Amino acid sequence: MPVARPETSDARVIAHVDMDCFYVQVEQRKQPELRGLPTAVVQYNEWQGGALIAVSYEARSCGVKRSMRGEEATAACPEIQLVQVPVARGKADLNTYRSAGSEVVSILARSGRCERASIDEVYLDLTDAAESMLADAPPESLESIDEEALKSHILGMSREDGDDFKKSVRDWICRKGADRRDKLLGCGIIIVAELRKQVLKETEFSCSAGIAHNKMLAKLASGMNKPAQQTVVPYSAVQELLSSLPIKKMKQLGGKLGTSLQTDFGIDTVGDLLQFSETKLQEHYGVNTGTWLWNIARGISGEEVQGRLLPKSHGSGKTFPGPRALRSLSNVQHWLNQLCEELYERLSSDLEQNKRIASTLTLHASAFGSKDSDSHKKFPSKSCPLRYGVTKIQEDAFNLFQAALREYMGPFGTKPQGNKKETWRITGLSVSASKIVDIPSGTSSIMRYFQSQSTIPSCSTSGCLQEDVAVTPSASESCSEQKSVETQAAMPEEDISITDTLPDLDNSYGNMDMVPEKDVSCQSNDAKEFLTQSGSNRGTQTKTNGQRINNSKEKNKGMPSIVDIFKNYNATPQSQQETREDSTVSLTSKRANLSSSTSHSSEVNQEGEDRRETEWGYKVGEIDQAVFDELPYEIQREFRSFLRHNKRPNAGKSKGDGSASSSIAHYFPPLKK
DNA sequence: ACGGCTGTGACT
DNA sequence: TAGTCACAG
Repeated sequence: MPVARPETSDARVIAHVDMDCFYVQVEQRKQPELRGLPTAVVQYNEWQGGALIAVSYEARSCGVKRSMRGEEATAACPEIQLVQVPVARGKADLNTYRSAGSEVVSILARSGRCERASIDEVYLDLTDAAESMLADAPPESLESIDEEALKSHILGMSREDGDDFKKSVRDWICRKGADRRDKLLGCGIIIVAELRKQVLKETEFSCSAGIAHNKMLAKLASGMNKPAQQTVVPYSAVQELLSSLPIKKMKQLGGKLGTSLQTDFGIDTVGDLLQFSETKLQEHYGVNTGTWLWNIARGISGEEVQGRLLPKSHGSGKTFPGPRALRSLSNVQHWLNQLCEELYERLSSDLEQNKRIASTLTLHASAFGSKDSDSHKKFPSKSCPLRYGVTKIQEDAFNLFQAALREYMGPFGTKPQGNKKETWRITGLSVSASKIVDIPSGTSSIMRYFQSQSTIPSCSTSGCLQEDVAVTPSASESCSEQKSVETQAAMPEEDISITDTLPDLDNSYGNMDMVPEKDVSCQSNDAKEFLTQSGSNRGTQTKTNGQRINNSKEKNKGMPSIVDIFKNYNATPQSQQETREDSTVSLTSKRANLSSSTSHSSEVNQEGEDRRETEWGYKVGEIDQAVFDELPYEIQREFRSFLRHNKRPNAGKSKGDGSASSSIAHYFPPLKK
């Protein structure tokens, strides 16, 4: 639901920049011979030539439209060039477009607060820049005004042809008696023209822009003259613009709300909204939406440009329409694995490039029931703390899926026999990572990472599923071994939940004292203890060793995650720093303190400490390679350099028990990427 | 039961 | 908070 925001009293200068048929441009830059030709980007679908997701303006003028199939497009425009979107892991891969979008953002972000609104759209708050220009070098003081700026469309200005037109634009921008708001927009025109030229120069991409006093109007304007043009909405033109604007053209009104306004109120244009009192609108749509509607009818929108250059979440999904719907757990697992691989890849680059880490993993699925089951219950979404590592994410996602599936199926979801046909069919799967926070750069984060990894109950099963554990006993077992649903259902409730996790600590990590960094850089063989997870949980073939009874009752709820630590670090870097340097207490004893000081000082914690010191204690040189591999790249790198600078005179041999456990002190695989 | 794939934001 | 829904492109 749209929500009304108060508008600031001072006039702002807001721009909305919209890339022209962006995916097409990206492909045309890659294959310049396609430039100028009618071109469309299709998502490979094998069905009727795939679906068009971007169409060049040349192709549009032949009548090709988005949401045509490739075959239709070819029929409408035989000359059309169809380019397929890249495919990776059996699904569309939009990464090239994402990074092309980032190129643009990094240019646009130079001149003011910048909000990445989507892969190809950006809002800019140019108020400061415009005010500075007005103060220091107002348009009328310039000996010449940029040609691109002179091509702007100014709403409400009569438009004659040729040079007269440019002259009138110049006159408008420079006119003496103009209202301050208009003068600011005049500066905005020049700034945006400059920015668009810069984008073109540096990326070869053209874009269109709208310039106005708020986001809503800027967005509206950017679409009015495409491609490669810019449009300005002076305050004086707002009423007329809105009076004839079809209600559904307004952002947020393209869906049900807009339809409702049409059918329930007989409203066709935004201007028609003016007839209705705020109270009337509130009665029908609630206070927030009512006020919002009342405001937009008047061109009022106080939404601020968020200073955000990076996405707030990453997702990877795929649909399995109709006959392609997934019917078996192993098939679901296969696709989840693909999606999780992609997700992890993107999380890794986010970590490398932006030093950000995500903390929540969410699984979304959609399904339709088979003919007999008419329960229209929606397939529920599930989420859990996100653990870095492809395998971990894959396991967790699959566990989430199974939990959701059980809920979806209800108590009768499982059949007594290993019947081939399940009653469910999955038509869509997606995994996403959210709650992304910055982590500090520098080497200090590594210890915290290990600390957290060693103390977080790994989310698989018990951790992430919480009460669902009771619903899906031994979910993790089935995860690795692909047991059927039936098998799991046969398991008694409330019992053994396989887990390779460590016992729970509370989430009061802010107090957690670390071994001083120097101290930790225990080059010597004897070494301090270094806690990490047992490395045996790798790969889908892994046996679930490390089993233990899991008291599902007192676990998590506020379960800590790596992110809590980083958050805390960000919040109070100073004290954390000091704490670390002053601390001389050993890691284990500190941790014991911590755990006993937590609110639920339950048996679990007590039990846990024992385990930590026995099973889960590792020396630096004995960290499992597999575990190391799953650490965030950034952490791997830090750790590498940490070890490099603390060369151990004679690295010990790896503990003999097995292949899986080689010492990373000896083995440094090449960094990926 | 299709437009696929992503992403944001509000509500409860 | 987690989960759902609406919306956009």
